[in-house]
Formats: sequence, C-alpha cells, structure tokens
Amino acid sequence: MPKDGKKARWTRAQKLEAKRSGARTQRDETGRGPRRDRAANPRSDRRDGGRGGERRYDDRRGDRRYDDRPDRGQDARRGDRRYGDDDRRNERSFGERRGGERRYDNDGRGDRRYDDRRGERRYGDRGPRRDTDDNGRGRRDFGRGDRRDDRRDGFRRDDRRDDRRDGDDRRSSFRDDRRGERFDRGGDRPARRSSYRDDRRPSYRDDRRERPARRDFDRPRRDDREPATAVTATREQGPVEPISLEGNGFAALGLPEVLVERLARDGITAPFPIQEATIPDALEGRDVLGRGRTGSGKTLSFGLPLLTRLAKGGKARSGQPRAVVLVPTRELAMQVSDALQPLVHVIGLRHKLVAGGMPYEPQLSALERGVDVLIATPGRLIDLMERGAADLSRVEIAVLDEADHMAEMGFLEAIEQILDQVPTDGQRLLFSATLDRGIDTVVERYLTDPVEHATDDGTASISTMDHHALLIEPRHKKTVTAEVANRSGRTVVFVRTKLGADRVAGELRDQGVLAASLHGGLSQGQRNKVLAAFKNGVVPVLVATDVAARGIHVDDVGVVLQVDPPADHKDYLHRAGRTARAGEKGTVVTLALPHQRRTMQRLLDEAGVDTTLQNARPGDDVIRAAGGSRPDGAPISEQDLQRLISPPRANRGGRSYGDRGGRQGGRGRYGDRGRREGGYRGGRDRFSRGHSAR
DNA sequence: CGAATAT
Repeated sequence: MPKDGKKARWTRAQKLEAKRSGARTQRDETGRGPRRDRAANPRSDRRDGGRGGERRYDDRRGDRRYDDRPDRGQDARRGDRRYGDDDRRNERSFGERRGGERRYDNDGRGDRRYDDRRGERRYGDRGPRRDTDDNGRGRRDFGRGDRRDDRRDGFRRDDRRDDRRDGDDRRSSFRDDRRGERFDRGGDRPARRSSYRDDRRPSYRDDRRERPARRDFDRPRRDDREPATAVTATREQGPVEPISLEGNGFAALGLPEVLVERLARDGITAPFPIQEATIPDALEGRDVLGRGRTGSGKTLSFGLPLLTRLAKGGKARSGQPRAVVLVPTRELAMQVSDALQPLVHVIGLRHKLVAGGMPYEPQLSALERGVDVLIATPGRLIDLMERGAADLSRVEIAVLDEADHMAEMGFLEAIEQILDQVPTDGQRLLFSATLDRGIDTVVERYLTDPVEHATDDGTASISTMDHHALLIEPRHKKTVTAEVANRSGRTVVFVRTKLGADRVAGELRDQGVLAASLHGGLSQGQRNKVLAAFKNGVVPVLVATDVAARGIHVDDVGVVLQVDPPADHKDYLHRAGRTARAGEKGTVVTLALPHQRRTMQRLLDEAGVDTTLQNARPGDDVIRAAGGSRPDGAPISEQDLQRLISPPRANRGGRSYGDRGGRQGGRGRYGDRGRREGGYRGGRDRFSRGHSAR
C-alpha cells in the first residue's frame, strides 16, 4: 500500500506482532492500550460511582474484548481506573491541547507513529497521504490512459467533499487542496461569519464564485455530489421572500425562528410525529430515547434541539466540542452533517464531520479552531481523542444515532470508550427505528431519567410497502436477482458479505444490468463515487452490504431486494426502510433458499410483516409485479462501470478538471442499460430540496 | 457469523 511510507499504517510486521501478542502483551506495548484506561475525565468516574449497573458490566466486559488486554482488562475502567486516571491525566494535560509531542504514547508503536506524523502533518504535507488515503485501493481497477484522471478526480473529490461538508461548503478542487491549509482556514472564516446571513443573501458564496475560473466547472459537479449538494443548492437559490411562520408546526414546538425559517425555506413546515414527540423534551434538556420509523425524520429530531440548546450559550473551545453525534457509518455521518449544515450555519455554530477514510488535516484543524458539534464515526473519533486532538470533557450533548446498533457487540466498546469521556451531567439523545431492550446497558450506564418516545410501532413503517418473500431454487438465484433488479427506477440490493456484494454486482452487470457495489471494503473515494452515482441516477442498482442498511437516504428507491436474508428482524426493517421513505410507497423483495425457509418466515413474523413465503422462479408474476423483467442488455464490464461513475459528469455541461484530456465517460453508451423502460432519469432536481433529513 | 468503525 503506501509506497511512500508516509501514511501512518501498520507495517505487516507490526500487524503480525500485534496479532500475535494481542492477548498477552502489555497494553503499553501495543500502543493502543492507553486509551482504554485513559479515562482522563474525572467526571466519568462519577458516573461509575453513581450507577449501580457497573458490576454487571465488569462481568460482561470480561467476555468482550477486554480480555485482549488482561493486564488491566476489566479493572481498568473501574476502580483501577482511578489510578490510571491520575498519571494519565497529567500526561494528557501536558500534550493534549497544544498538539505538542505526545507524552504517554511514546511507548506504543501505533501512537508513536502518530506522534511523528503529527508533527509533520500539522504543518503541511498533505498530498501524499491523501493520495493513499482516499484512493489507494480503488485505483488498481482503473485502466491506463484515463486512469490517472480517474484517480485524481477521486481524491480530489474526496477532499472537496470533506472540506465542503464541514461547514463551509468550499468547493475546492484538488488544486485548492494543494494550496493547503491556507485555503482551508480561509474557507472557514466565512462559514463562521455567515451564520445569520447566508439565507438572506448568497453572501460569501459570491466571493467564492468570483474566484477565477473555478465556477463553471464547479457547477455541474455539485449536482452529483448528493446531500451537501442538496443543501447548498438550496441556499444558492437565494434571494428570498420572507417566510410566514404562521401555523408552522416547528415554531409551535418552541424552536428558534431562524431554524424554523430555514426549514420552511426547504418546505419543511410540518413536523413528523417523532419530531413532535421528542423535540420538546429534548429542548428541556432531558435525556431522550426516540423511536420513529425509518425515514421519519430522526435527524431533525435530535438535530434541532441540539442546535437550539447549544446556541443558547457557550462557545466552543479549541479541541473541545460541545456536542457529539455518533453514527455507525461514514455515509450516514456525511448525511447527518449535510442535513444539519444549513441549520448549524444559520444559528451561528460550527460543526465538523469526523470519520475515517478522509484526510486528517481538515478534521484536526477544525477541532483546533473549535467546533460546537462533532458528527463522528466512533473509530476516527477515538483516534482523534488519542491524538489529543479531541477532548470530550466539555461535551454538553451526546447523541447516538442508530443507537441500538451502536449498542451491539462490535460497536459497544468504542461507544463506551467515547461516552466515558463525556461529562455525566450532559444530555443524551438516543435514536433509532428499532430501539429495543438491547440498549438497556447503555441507557443504564449513561442516561439519567430518560423519556422514551416511540411514535410508530416498529411495524408501522412497513405498511406502506409491499413485501414479497420468494422461495427460490439455488440455481435460479442469479436470474431472479437480475429480473427483479432490471426495472426502471432505483433498486437497492442487499447481500450479506462484501465479497457477495462485488459478486452479485458483477453478475448483474454480466446480465446487462447496470449495478455497482457498495461496502466497507472499498476505499472511501470509491464509496463516495458509487453512492453519488446511485443517487444521481447514473447507476440505478446498488448492491450493498449492511453498510447501507441504516439511515442512508436516497430518494425514490422503488425496490429493496434482499438477495441474502437479513440477519435479524431489525435488519429487515432497516433494509426495507431504504424504500418507502417519508410516506412514499415501495416494494421489498426477499429471496430465500429452501434451507432458509423457516428462518425466513420467523424473520417476517418478528418484523411484523404479514407475508408468507411463496415459491417463485424466473419470469414469475411476482417479479413483474415488482416492476422487474428479464434483462436483455449486453454485459457491462467493470471498466465500463468505472468510467460511468468515475470522474466524468462531463456531459452535464462543462468539463471538470479530471476530464481534461481524459476520457469522456458519460452515460451515452451504457446509460440506458439495465432498465427496460429506458429513460430512467437521475432526477437530480429532487436532491436540491434538502429532504435528506426527513 | 459478518459487517461496521481505524491506521
């Protein structure tokens, strides 16, 4: 991978070593240990002391990953932690803020490397890392001539994405990025200033637009960069008649006018049930458990009160965010960030997206400048905490989106590690479409006298969907999959594994159905491209792992096809929830093989879906009923796909940088494959309405 | 179990 060796990755030897010694090594040697007992925030001890549940956790913790570090494993976070606290705290206060050299990490490889890097990184040198960072893997797939352009564009876009999203929607090109921090910083200031202005008039956007030569290229590009695009596009539409707030349901909930107005501008004037139920309590500062069906606007449910409360007072200090929103996937983090962006601006706060696969620098410098709201995936946030770049000891509000998922095995440890650093007296908001007892441990440990609002019973959301469970023969699976996916309109296909996603997408393309896979094994650059291509209609079929099961909003997904049955009924609901969003209709087709029959039926029952399995084979009516049909297009190669989703967009009026001298992908050639009715249009207009939060 | 989260 990083041929330049500049990227902070473990070498193979280190990985091996880590693995080998994983269970036995002193945490000091692993270099990851310190974080565990770092509990630098004295208040987190209070929490422990204050609640009764901890003993239980000790036990469980033994089962969890803590036995990886038997040295301190279980006691580290408890009584023992206190001692850990003291010495670590010193170290911490020492190095943490100033970004100076890291104290305690010098004993660890991983961290030490960070330290080293940290020095260089902070003051420049972003190029090489970025390169490997965002694109490293995806690149191998590219052909040769246009390849360079492709990948360029790839990382350029990532960077832009990241930059844009945190708040300033700077549309930097990769050239801009190279300009480095100067530009970054410059870009941030306006964001700050814009707070109360940006919907009165385009304000700083104009400045930006006057920047030489960028604009013509930027324009078309932005259309295919989904959510943020949507958000910023709205603002662009600009000048503005005053909006009446009379009869506005959000105003009635006690939200500040600027926010209500801003929402109204996007046509959001009537709160959904979940919003109506939770916002008042959240505004009061209570801990809230919120359950609302998929696509019912949970982002705003926590976002609005969060921003309102933060705006009431206080100022973000360097490295100390005032609120943290934790989400399970990067895509969701981006979506939440984008959804909140206009609101954050309008109320005069700052936010930042903090997630893996994206360059560190913007995240580090944003933190250093001070952010009110951090929207984060757990891994990167912990990373930043360990680097001393993020200190959660002044967090006033912590949100867990998809809380039940975050409380599950693979995530829980990280979540606890994060929440342990957050002051106990702060507010906690937990949301999910499937909030069940699985979060009890988290609730007991971190919430105080929570109110629970379950506005729709878990099954309500499925009533606007048609559900079909098809019992098929193994040899028909490929064909049936293709027939269901070969329809006009967007289709999301879920599979169990990353490999499966690639495989199924490939099989679909072989049969002439234009499909792309999305999963965690792709580089962030690829992930972004694929999702963007799906959102803007270039690719009508998305084959995804459960990375896309939760929260991700794409308009007009008509069919969700589960090629592999979901792991449990909650997953069924979340996957299904990618269609029939915000009151629309949708169809869910789930394939089951003979040996999955019983499990499948149980799943349906548990999910509250009133459907029974039916035998099906290629060409059956059910398939037609779902809009599917036998594909008849020519195979689409991987290269064709890449060409489609990669940089081009050139056909949308004006070429972007990456296109110059490069190939013109466009979709002229294959764009109408895989959809019988042809004429499927991306409908990018739909994305300019800021619906993503609802 | 696999996937997600991190370098």
